[in-house]
Amino acid sequence: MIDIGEVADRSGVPPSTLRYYEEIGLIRSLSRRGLRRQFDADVLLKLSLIALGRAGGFSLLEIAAMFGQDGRLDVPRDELHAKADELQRQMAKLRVLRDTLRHVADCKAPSHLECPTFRKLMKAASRMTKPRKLPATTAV
Amino acid sequence: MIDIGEVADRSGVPPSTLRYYEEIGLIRSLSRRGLRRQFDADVLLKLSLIALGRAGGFSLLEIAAMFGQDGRLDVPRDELHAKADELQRQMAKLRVLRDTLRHVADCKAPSHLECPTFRKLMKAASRMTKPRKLPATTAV
DNA sequence: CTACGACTTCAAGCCAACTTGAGGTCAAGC
DNA sequence: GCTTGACCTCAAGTTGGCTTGAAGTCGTAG
Repeated sequence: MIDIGEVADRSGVPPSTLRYYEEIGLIRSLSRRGLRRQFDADVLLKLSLIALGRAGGFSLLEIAAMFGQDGRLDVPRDELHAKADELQRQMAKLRVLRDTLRHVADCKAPSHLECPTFRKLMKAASRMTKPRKLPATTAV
Repeated sequence: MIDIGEVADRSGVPPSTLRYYEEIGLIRSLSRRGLRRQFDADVLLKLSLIALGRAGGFSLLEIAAMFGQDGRLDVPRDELHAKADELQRQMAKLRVLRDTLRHVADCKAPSHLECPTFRKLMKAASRMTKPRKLPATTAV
């Protein structure tokens, strides 16, 4: 059982945010000492996961959905795998952006538009960011 | 030179967003046909980069900073490398989250808190998400 | 026993990133 | 030459994720 203040110190998440997270049902305090919320120690793990999820571009709602409604990480396997795959795609995007930045930093072509490496990266980028329209091959 | 409508179709970015991006100086239209904005074809590349940057958690301001004020991708090398490194860290976080989700989906331990793999992942997670406080070893 | 500081509630405020709506303009097809 | 539909402007609204402020409540140190 740890006091909200200590949770804030140990996790780096401000008390206001902890209260907010509790308000939206993302975490739960188990009791009070005086007025102060007391949290189970594993809230720290949860906050780490939340931070990772946020970093991965998931909304608090999506993250909440990863924890079952009872607070444990128990969701159908395939949903978890779907999330994991989404992360995989996300990582691929970041990789392309990272490579592009590195390339731009190092390539000395007068205009990047003339550099084949750059164009290749951009082609990859547009493949990943463009909304996939159906090819209509089998459509009506 | 392509019409805003075609840009929207080809990029998947709605006209309202294109106007917004122009308003904040992220992209530029070069002329009008009647009232309609006409864009240079390379705006499509730029939009791909913007989408990647957004996916990487950069704000529009940060992305704007990656393009020089004149629109080309020309920023000091070290800034670009710094961004690239940030992306690298970001990717590491996503990797941990991905591995955690996959693990949780597959591990059959009664409680994840008892599983050493899970605990190891969580330790990695907290290392990455915790605010690095100075160890004060060499401090005042 | 009193003062202090860190917590409490609740409502309101704020920022980014867009979207929506009202009212208007234009060019191309019929 | 008129209608139509996709664009235009500008202001206001929306959502997500918090933060801030006012006014109040504790428990511990002095």
